[in-house]
Amino acid sequence: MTRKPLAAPALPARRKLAETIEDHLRRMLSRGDVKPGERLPTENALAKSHGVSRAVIREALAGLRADGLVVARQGSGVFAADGTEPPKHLSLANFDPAKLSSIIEVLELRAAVEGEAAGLAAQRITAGELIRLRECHAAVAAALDAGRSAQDQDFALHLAIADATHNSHFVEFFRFLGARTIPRAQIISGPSAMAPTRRELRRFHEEHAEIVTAIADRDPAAACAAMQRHLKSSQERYARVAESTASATA
Amino acid sequence: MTRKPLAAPALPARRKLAETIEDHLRRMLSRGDVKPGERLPTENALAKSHGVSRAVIREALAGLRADGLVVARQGSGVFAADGTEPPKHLSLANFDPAKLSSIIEVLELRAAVEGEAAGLAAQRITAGELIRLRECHAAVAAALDAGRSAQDQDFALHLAIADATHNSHFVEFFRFLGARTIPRAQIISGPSAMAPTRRELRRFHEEHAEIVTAIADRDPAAACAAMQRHLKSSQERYARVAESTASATA
DNA sequence: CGACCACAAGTTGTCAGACAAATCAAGCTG
DNA sequence: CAGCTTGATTTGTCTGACAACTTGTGGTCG
Repeated sequence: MTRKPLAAPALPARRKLAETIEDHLRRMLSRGDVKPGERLPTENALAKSHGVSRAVIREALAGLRADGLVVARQGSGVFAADGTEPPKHLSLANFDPAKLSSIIEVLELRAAVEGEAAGLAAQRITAGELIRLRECHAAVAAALDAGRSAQDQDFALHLAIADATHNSHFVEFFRFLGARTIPRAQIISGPSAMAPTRRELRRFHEEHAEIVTAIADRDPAAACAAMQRHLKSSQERYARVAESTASATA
Repeated sequence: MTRKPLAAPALPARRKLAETIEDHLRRMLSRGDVKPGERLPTENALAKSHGVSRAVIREALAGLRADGLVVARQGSGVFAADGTEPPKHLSLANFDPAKLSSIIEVLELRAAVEGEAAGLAAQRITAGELIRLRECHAAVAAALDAGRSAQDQDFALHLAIADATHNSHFVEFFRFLGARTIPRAQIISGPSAMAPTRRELRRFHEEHAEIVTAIADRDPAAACAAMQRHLKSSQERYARVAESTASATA
């Protein structure tokens, strides 16, 4: 009867028709072939002109609609989205993880959000969450002592703080942004020159400790300040990397 | 008579079936009802259990697939995406613009981001941007004096501040979040009871003035504090609305 | 002439059924 | 046991149809 679920890798396989057409339409829109507010060809027309069934066209349009690029009005037609409508998703359009300046910019955003998050956490954290937070802190320390990368543990620590705000949007936001800065640390560094020194690691851990302590003390201002110092020092570290590579490649 | 235009802010028109089901599936996923890597029910099963045709199910799944929440493998099934991949877009999953508590939560996020933005703007704003900022401020005042809604002008003012950070991510972020709080002000208020009083409008304008002044003085701390006060007072206004409507409907 | 109304054509939304292509489990064969 | 076949299952695509809705047109009446 029902088969057991199976986790499996993904193979590109054959490109689905709907995806091909979705890409085509996407290009048409971004190229201004159909200007905002204008009506696209009807589904039947698109089906005939692309030589596929209407079902395929509808699926392609569903993809575009999910991205907010078009809006369909029953009885009227499908229209290219009016730029006035607020974006449904935040995508960080011009973010290039290979550019250090871009990472630094995102870190500025993170400092803003997480600083406030730390402050709110200091006001709202529960006893249980505080225990979890300390566990995360210990896990980071353990990973660093063992000489391993503490990326995952660091992520968990920051996430625990976001959790303690009791405002789910902070969690979502950090999941979105954190993934774009933390995991890159090693990748970017590339040459061994940028491996963090023991002194840096020590400072890293001390910064975390200050944050945790401030939250445990229910001191919002201190927590906010400590978190901002922490992320500011990350910014500076990236800035030094940028400087050194710039001079190296010059 | 006109049969369609009247009544029904409460009745969200006729929701498309696919959207309803897409939301339902989305909740199932975010609630961990189907864990990452696991297989969802088959399209036919979903169609039967929801009492709709397979076409509707496919369209709903197309939406989820566009968000990267699920992947479909021909001949095998539809699988919940591995949570390992960082989300490509930030979408504020559980945000309900009809719920005041939700708006207040978003305002907390805005306070975090825009407070810092105001601080950065105070450090980095150029002469030209400062002129533009003052124009926006004047425009808000003019609109309020004329008794008109100042939503657009308010939006432009905050956007000008985000611009002055010279960090495009702040702008993107505000475009994304601002649209979710400001424009709703009137809609939500509904009954005339919630129309802002003259005193509130005056305070609103004074708060703006403090922000602009602090930025012009290049005082980051003051700018940050002023902006946070401003958004905090918005939160409080919404909170009062929530309180009054709660007691009214009780 | 102008305003209003009924209607038809056009478009998206939904349904039903079918076949093709891919996958997977089980059985069969050597 | 290895390898192949086979059949059931599932997604991908096609076809045709009808329902719900929008819009413009023409007609009717004041």
